[in-house]
Amino acid sequence: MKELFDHHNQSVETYWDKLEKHRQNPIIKSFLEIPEHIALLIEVRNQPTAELKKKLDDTFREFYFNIRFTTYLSQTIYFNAINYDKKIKLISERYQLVLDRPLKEDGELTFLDLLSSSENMENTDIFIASSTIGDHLTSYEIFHAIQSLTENQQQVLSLAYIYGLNDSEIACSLNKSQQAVSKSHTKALRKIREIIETELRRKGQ
DNA sequence: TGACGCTACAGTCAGCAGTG
DNA sequence: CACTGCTGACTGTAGCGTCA
Repeated sequence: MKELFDHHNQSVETYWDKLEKHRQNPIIKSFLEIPEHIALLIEVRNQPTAELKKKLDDTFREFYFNIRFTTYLSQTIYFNAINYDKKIKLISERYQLVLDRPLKEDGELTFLDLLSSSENMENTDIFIASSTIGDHLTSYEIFHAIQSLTENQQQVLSLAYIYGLNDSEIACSLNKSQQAVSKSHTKALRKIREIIETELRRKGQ
């Protein structure tokens, strides 16, 4: 961005030609899709003071950070999903589910027995819910952020991202309203984002 | 130790947007 | 048009610190 303003004496045509070249860059392109950014850019071109240049650079830095952060988050979620899938495949291949095998070595109760009666479905729910979202993360930053959430928020995230339940299904299983689940979900994600942003800024210093 | 204020969390209600 | 999901506004509650 800075090199666009290094030559104050260039003609307007040259300037726009140069800008056109940079506009092919996807990041610059998306940056310039926002009217405020265009206005700021023109302002700097017309009045290239150090203060305005700094303002433009700061705006661009913030914009670039947000893009990188969004990319980082989506990639982390994507790779975690792949790793989780690999892990599940590995486990399912290694420990195949045999419904009529005893749950404990010395016991006679089988998984099939748990499934066979409706009153035992509660036990099955507990069995399934014992797996939390923290068990499926390979990113320390996200794990750390999730540890700071309330139990309820962790539970909502686990049900949403591990078991793929929607808000209504989570609400039903936690005996809460759908809106309450949605709220907890949104709040949990916002909190994770804030914690990771703070952590990244701290590391960046 | 009780009253008070602040903060965070969790809940409901109402309304909006997207979809089939 | 009904259904689903999300969100803003508002309210209640619990926990914590401060102060008389």
